[in-house]
Amino acid sequence: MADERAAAPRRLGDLERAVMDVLWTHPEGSTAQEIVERLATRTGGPELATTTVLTVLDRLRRKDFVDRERAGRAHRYRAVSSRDDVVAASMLAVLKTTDDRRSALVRFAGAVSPEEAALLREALAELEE
Amino acid sequence: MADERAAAPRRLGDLERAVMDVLWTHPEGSTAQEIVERLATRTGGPELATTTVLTVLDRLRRKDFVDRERAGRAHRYRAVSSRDDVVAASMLAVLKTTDDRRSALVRFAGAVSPEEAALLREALAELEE
DNA sequence: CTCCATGTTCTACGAACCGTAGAAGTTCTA
DNA sequence: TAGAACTTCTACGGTTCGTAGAACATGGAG
Repeated sequence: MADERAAAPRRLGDLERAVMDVLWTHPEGSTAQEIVERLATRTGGPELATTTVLTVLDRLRRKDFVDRERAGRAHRYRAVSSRDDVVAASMLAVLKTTDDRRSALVRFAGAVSPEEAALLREALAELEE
Repeated sequence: MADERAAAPRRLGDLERAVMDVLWTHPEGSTAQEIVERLATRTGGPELATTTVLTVLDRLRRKDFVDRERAGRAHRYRAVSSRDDVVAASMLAVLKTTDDRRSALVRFAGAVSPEEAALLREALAELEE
């Protein structure tokens, strides 16, 4: 009944997500500079100020999406969890917002595309062994 | 490439969610007054101002979560979609944030409880016919 | 028909979150 | 050790959300 604060369901803004996308597609890690460049490349838009990206990286670190290690005078930033983990965890968090998981899962199963349904069946079958 | 604005993934705050919970457990609809009382009952806390609830209901209407009809001089508010639909749609929206659905679904399948996995298998099996 | 109670809309404010970035501080490296 | 490269601090404007008073609408009682 009490509180259940457990794990805050950390949400991502647009730029935060874009930065995570860069980090996810570069598992070896990226410096802030590299992220600035990669963001500009991928959006075709102008480069953001480096400080902007650093602010976002800092917020992502507070939210435990990112960590870093020194690399020369800079830092190398890396995603803490894979995109799949984050997506799966987020889906699970949504699922937990209802107490009738059965109906929700039935709806979900009915809502995914046939291809996705097939993928799910496969994945579930493997778990069974 | 352009925009893809399609359907904004409408998010719910805590009070908004609490109000939706009341509406979902009363499919016949509720007046603002009833919602105030039911919220107080279910939280054990003091009653909110009616205007507070009305504001929230108005925002939920703008977000297309709620509609209403006249009932005497008041309105009767009802949830537009079932909780299951909303949860399933939200899970789907999360899934769509990655382009590698396969991995995400594998993770998801591995992350749900065994009971939930069984429910999913059932639901998927029925779809197959 | 007029007034009052009930219900609704308008307006508002403060907290939190996010995109954005300059200013100021720190730290390598030449 | 000084300058360049990086990072942290601070900040501001926009949006969302919880919260609710003030003002407005409406329908029934007299």
